[in-house]
Amino acid sequence: MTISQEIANLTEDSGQDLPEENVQIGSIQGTVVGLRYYTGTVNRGEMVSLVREPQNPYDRNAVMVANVYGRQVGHIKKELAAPMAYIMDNNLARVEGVVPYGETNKFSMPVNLTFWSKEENRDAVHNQMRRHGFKLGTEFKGSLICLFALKNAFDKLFDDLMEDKTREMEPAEAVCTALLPHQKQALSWMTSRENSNDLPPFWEEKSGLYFNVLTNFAVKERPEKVLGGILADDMGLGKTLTTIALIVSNFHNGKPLPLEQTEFSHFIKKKNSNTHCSRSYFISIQDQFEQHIRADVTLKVYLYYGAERKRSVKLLSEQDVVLTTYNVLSSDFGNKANSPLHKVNWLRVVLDEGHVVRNPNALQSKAVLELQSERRWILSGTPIQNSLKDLYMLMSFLKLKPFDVKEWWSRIIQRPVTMGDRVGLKNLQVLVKGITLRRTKNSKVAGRMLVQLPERRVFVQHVTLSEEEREEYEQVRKEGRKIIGSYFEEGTIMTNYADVLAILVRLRQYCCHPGLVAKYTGADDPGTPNELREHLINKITLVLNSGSDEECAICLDSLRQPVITYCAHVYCRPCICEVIRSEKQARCPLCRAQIKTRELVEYPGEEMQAGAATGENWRSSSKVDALMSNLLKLRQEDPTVKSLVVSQFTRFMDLIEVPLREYGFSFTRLDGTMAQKTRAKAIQDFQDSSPGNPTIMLLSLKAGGVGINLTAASHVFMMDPAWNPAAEDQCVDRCHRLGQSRDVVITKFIVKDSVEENMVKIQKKKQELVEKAFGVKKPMDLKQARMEEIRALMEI
DNA sequence: ACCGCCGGGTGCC
DNA sequence: ACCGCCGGGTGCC
Repeated sequence: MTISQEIANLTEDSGQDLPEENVQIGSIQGTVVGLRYYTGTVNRGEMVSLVREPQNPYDRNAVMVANVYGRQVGHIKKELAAPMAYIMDNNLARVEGVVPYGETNKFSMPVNLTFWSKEENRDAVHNQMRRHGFKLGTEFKGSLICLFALKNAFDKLFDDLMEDKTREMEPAEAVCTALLPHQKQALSWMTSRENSNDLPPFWEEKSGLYFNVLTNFAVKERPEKVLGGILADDMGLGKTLTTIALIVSNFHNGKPLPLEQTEFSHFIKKKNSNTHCSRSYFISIQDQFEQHIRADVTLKVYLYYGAERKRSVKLLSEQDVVLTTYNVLSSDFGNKANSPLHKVNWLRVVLDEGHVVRNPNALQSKAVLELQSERRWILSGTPIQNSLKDLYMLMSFLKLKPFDVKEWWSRIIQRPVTMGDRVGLKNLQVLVKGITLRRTKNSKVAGRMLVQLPERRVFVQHVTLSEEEREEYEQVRKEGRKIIGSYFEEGTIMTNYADVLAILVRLRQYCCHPGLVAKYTGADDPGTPNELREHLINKITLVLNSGSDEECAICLDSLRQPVITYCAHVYCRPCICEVIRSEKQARCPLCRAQIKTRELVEYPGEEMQAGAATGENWRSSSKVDALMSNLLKLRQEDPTVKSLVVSQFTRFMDLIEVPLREYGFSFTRLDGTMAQKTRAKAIQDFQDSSPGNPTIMLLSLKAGGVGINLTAASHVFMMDPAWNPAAEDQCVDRCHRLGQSRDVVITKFIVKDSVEENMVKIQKKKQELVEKAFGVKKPMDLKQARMEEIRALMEI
C-alpha cells in the first residue's frame, strides 16, 4: 500500500472527527482596516484568522485580523465587528476569513467572511447580523479560480517531491554494523533533511517573499527550518539502527561523531506504555548503541529514568545520548522548575514510537512540544493509522508551519479531507509524502525486497508405516470409522464431536508413534458426577492438546479460557457465559442440550496425561526413523548445521529425545509448559554457535511468541501436519527471518495413506479458499464445514 | 451665513 | 485615501 492509499483509507473512518460546527451558515464580505499600523501582510487568496479583542480600549467589540503567522494585519471595521463580537463571544459560530483581493492596499482590504456553525444556530446568527444591517449570503464566487491555481501548483510539486529517496549514504566508520541498502537510503534522506539549507517543504522564494505553494501563504521572513521528519518504516526494517547511524554520522554540521568528547546531546525516547517494560526497552536501545557502535568510540549514553535520576542540566548536556520515557518527560514538565530536559538545547530530538503522542492537549504532548531542538524526528511504524488528529500532533512537533497551529491544520487539511474534498486529500498526501519516508516489508529497492531473505524450500517426505504399525493403525481406523459412521447415521456427529476429535487425534498420534496414544477413554457412559467431570476433563484435554487450534463456535476465534459443557462441546468461557446469561433456558449452541454455568468444566492445563513410555519399553517408529536418518545425514555433511524439530505433541518430543541422546546429539527444547527463564536460556543456548552448544531444538508448534528468534537453525522438520497451515508458516518464520544467512530447508513428514495425507488435502483446500478471498465464516457454515472435514479425514 | 460651498487636514479599533 | 469625514474659511452675479 502506498502512503496515498493509506491516507485515503484513513479518511474513511474519520467521520467521527468532524466537529459539530461543520455547516456553512453564511458568508459576507467585510473590510479589514488599519493596515498601515501593522506589519502583517497577506497574499491574494490567503486565509486570515479572526481574533476577538475584548480588552481593546477603543472598542470592546474589536475583532483583530491576523495572518497565518499570527501577525496582525488589521481590524474588522467596527460596524461589522459589533455583531461579529456577539456571535463569537457566544459561540454562535466560528468565523473564517479569506482575502480575495486588495492584498496590496495601504489602508484597508476586503475580507470574505464565512460563518461555520451547528445548523441550530443558523437563525440566531442571521438575526444578529440583520439587526446590525448585514445580510449573510451564500458562497463567494471566484473561489474556484483559487482551487484551480492550487491544483497546478500541486502537479508541479509532485515532481519536486519525488525527491531522490533512493540515494544511499555510508554511515560513519564508528558504525560497525553493515547497513542494508534501504537503511543507507534512510540515512541519506535523514541526513539531507537535517543539513538542508533549503526552504522547508512546500515553500518557495518569490520576489523577496516566501510563498507556500500548498496554502497560498506568503511571508516576508524566511520560514523556520524543518530539519526532520517522520521515518515510518514497517517494524523490523531497522529504524533504531538507522537513527543510531544518523546520530553518529551526522553529528554536527554534517561531521561524523568525533572520537573526543562531544558538546551536544541527542535524545531518544521510547514508549513507556507500561513502566515495567521501560527498563528493558532502555536496555535494548542502550544495547543497540553498544552493539552497533565501534568499541573504541566513546559514546556517553545516559538513562534519564527512575526516581533517583539526576535532574542536572549540566550532566545531561555532557551526554551524547540521553534516553528517557514519555512519562518521565511529562512528569518533569509538570514540575516545570525542575525539568532539565526542557532546559537543554538538544542537537536532535527523536520520538521513538512517536505515534503514542497523539492528544495535543495531554500534558505528555505539551512536554514533547516544549523540547528545544532544531532537528526533530518521529520514528513510527504506524504514523497515519489512527486519525487525522494524530497527524496534527506530529505536524506540531515537527513545527511544519502553518500546520502546527490548529486553525490552519483544520481549515487546510482536516476539514476539507473529512468533508471529502479531493483537493484537501491531495494536499494531505503531498504534505505527508514531503516529510515521510515509509517503506513496508514488501517494498523493493532496485527490484529487490528490502530485506532479502535466503531461500526457503519445502520438501514433503512421505513416510511408509512398517507392517506392524500399519496393522495397528488400520485397526484403530476401522474402529473409528465405525463409530463416526454411526454418528453420521444418527445425525449426532456434533453432539459427539469431542469423541470424533479423540479418534482423529489417536490416528494422528499413531502416524507419529504408537507410544503416544493414550488409553482409549471413548464413548463409554460415565456414572457418578465425579466420573463425568473426569471424563469431561479428559475430553477437553484431548481437544486442546491435539493441536487442532480449535475455534470457539460462538466467537469463531481461537479459544480463550476454554471450558467444556456437560454435552462435551468446547467454548471460550466468556462466550458461553454470555449465551447462558442472555437466555432463560440456555441451550448449547452446537447441540441444543441444556447448559448451566456451574456445569462448565475448565481445562486443567497441559500435560496432565501419563508420560509416554520413554524408559526401557521405548521403541522407535517409522517417522522417528525418518527423522533420525535425516539428522544423521545432515550432521555428517555439516556438523555446524542446526535444526528445529517441530511437533504439536509435546509427548512426541519426549519420545524423540531418546534417540537424540542415543546418537549423541546435543539438543535443547522449547515448549509451552516451560517458565520464561528456561525458555530464554533454551533460545540463548541454541542461538550460540560455539561448539558444544545444542544443534537441535525440539520445538512445540505453539510454543513461544511471534518474536522468538531461532535464526541459528537452517533446517526445520515438521513432524506432524497442523490443521492451520499458517501456524506452520509462523513456526518456520522464527528461523527464516532477518539474520538468517543460510537457505532454510523445511522437511514435512507425512505418513502415506493416512489421516495426515487427508489433512494436507484439507489444508490445501483451505489455502485456496483464503486466496480466493472466500474465507468468510458463518456459524452455520462452520458446522457444515466441520462435518465435511470429518468425512474427508475418515474417508466416509 | 443658525446656510452651502471650497479645499486643507486627516485617517483602525 | 484618486476616498469620506471633519471643521475652518468664506460668501452675488
